[in-house]
Amino acid sequence: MELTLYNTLSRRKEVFEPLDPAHVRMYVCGPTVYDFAHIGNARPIIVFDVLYRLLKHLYPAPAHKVTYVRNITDVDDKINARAAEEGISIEEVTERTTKQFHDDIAALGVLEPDVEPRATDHIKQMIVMIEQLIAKGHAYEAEGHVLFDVPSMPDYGRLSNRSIDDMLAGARVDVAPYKRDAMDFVLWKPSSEDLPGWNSPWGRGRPGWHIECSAMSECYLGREFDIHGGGVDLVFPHHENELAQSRCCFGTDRMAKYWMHNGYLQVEGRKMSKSEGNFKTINELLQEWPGEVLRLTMLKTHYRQPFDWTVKALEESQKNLEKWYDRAAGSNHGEVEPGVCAALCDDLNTPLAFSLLHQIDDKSILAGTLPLLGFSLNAGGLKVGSQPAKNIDSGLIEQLIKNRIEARGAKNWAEADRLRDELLSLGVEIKDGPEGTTWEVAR
RNA sequence: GGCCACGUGGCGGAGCGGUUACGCAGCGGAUUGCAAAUCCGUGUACCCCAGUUCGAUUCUGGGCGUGGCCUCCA
Repeated sequence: MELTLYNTLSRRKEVFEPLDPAHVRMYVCGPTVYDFAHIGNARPIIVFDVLYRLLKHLYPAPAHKVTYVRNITDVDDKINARAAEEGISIEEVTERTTKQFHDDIAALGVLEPDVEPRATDHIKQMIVMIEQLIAKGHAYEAEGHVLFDVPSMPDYGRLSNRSIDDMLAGARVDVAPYKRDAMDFVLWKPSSEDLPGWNSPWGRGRPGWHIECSAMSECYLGREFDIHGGGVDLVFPHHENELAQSRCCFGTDRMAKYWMHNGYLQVEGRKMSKSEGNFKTINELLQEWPGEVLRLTMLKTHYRQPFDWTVKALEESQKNLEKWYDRAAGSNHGEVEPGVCAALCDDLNTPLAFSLLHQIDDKSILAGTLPLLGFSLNAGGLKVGSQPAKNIDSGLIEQLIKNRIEARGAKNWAEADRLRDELLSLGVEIKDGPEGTTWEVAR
């Protein structure tokens, strides 16, 4: 089946043709580990997880190999600030946040990438790259900094589709005096004693933001690879600069063949921000909702489309999932529904894929297709076990249900209804199905 | 100011130059001691104005509106 992907570089959909069909390579920008990941951070994680699953499906082992690299940025001034603020070490901040991140996204049904490199483990590779950029005349040292010389790259700005003139016209930031050109950006900067630093030809310092991805992608995927992904906000400056560094350093015409960017999301109609009070972390949402519900909500809108994160959407997702899980329960995994695969192959059209899921009559095909989208049935689905316990005593619940069944058997409707109300007051909703009474946490 | 994306039924959200998207809600019915759940049925929408066309929600131009980026924010 032919895979089509929207390429930011060409601003159109293109047929995906891997540089090496035997080895498909993808790099996605991961988190800067200084705070809980929020749902905006979760979007690329989930979107590219779907792409990873799809690529593995389309390029199956052993004839093919798919390598997915997603980095951890563990050197950053925000991390330094957080550590100082809390009076703890930088390592403590990054270790704690990384672990939290892993726990959170695992609950979203996200597969681990093949490689998850950390910036601090690749300082040496970054220094080598910077040296080469200087040697090739694409970078220069100034006052302890090393800067990328933007005018030295004729087609700088191609990815983000902007000319240097445009960028200067819109510049809102003071230009550091040591820059030769206002557009030049930092590859290396000096560190004071209280900041993390590494020895380099330019003194003790730390890397700029962009160089880590250039160094790590080359390290694990090579100088040119297939897909580079992230949020739209990364198109400029981050990806533009990564691309500039890598191409100028290696003398290549491209860094990645396909550049993919997911859209932004809003929360209840407003931009998500701490000051708006609508800042939602993954962790927080997981206290209230099963991870699969968050995942489905995220994928109900096409990844390039902006969308609004609402409680209503979460409720709808939960209903959809309950339906699918109930329908597929107990069935063995069949084939993947071709229509769903085709929808995903059309630039990851997940909304269309889900609409097709509703049409599947065959239980085993449904059970076989759900995992392609990252929904597994063997975890017990959305049943009570997967819900965070809200101080619910399941023993007591079972007993009350038992009592109610007895009352109903005796046609004592008053008592049966009283027990139902009592359960509801405990936050439990019951459903009388053909195979007996089940219960779930009420919302 | 520059660049970009988007504007579809009550809500969410695909898609296509002419045929039912789909889901949620609602409504009607079945079932049920009642309720929930479940099952069946039910919905002719596409921001505005021009243009192209036999025909546009779908293409082109303009307008209006919303959101994003313009140096470290996914």
